[in-house]
Amino acid sequence: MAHSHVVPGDLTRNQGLVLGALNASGAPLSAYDILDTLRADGLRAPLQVYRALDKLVERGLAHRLESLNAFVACADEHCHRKGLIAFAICAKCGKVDEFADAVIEERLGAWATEKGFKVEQTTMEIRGQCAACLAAA
Amino acid sequence: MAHSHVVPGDLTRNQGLVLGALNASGAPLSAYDILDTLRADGLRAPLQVYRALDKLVERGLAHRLESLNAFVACADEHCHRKGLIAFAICAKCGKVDEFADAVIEERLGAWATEKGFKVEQTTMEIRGQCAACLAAA
DNA sequence: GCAGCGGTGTTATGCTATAACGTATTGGAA
DNA sequence: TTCCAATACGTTATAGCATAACACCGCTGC
Repeated sequence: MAHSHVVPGDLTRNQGLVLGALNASGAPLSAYDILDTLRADGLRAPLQVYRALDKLVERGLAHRLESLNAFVACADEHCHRKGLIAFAICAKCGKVDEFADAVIEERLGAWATEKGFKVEQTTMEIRGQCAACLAAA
Repeated sequence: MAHSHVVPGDLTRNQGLVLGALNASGAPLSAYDILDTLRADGLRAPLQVYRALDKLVERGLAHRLESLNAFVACADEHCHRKGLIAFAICAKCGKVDEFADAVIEERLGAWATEKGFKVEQTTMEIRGQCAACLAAA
């Protein structure tokens, strides 16, 4: 196995740098965190980071965590992930666990159909403590 | 029927004002929106609003919408609402529909149990278009 | 009284995100 | 090949969201 984080070859320089920073971090990073880690690579302004993040999120290579105003790399190497994704965020160690649940997705779909609501995007984030941190405490 | 929005009597002045502003608005308001509507009542600083919001959210009288950085009054008059609450937010008109789903809650609980994750808070927000706006388009 | 607590008011500051402008690079289509 | 359009880039300035730190007030309970 080559490398645990393979970055698609068709990314621009800035997009590659930002995705690299996210992959290198085990936990979510704010845009400004990313900027700080990439100053050595020549990035200077928030907008450079935000623009790269926009594209990465658009392509599903990264996710935005609304409850943290931060970003993580997609956990799925080749982004096979379809549909609704949920995130469990540990308040202690910051680790994020990404998962999908077909039943939840179906329930939301049913609600939307019943109400005539056209879903464009779904955010699902759980805050709490992960097993490791609970064990350590 | 007396009034569609009854405010608990044990709120402080600022808390009452803020909750009143939220109730008066059909849509979510940012803390700064609230501040602007309450300048006539003597409020001057963001912190006055944020402190009131903290208490209101703590008591379940208001909710924070993470994906909007904004707040809404709780839709349930007497806050009987238990457990997980989901929000459907119309991107066109801004209206928010608040609902609960026991099945989803149970699925999340099952996931958490399986992973040994201790849930402290859950955020669930759907963005899209409501039936009324779809019909109007 | 007065100590403790929660709420308040104020100033200053920090973090998150985008507007507006111009330049550079890239990839077709004529 | 040359031109055009689309996309990315770089920079400065500014807007929008949130909290730190400190002082004061008013109440309750001892």
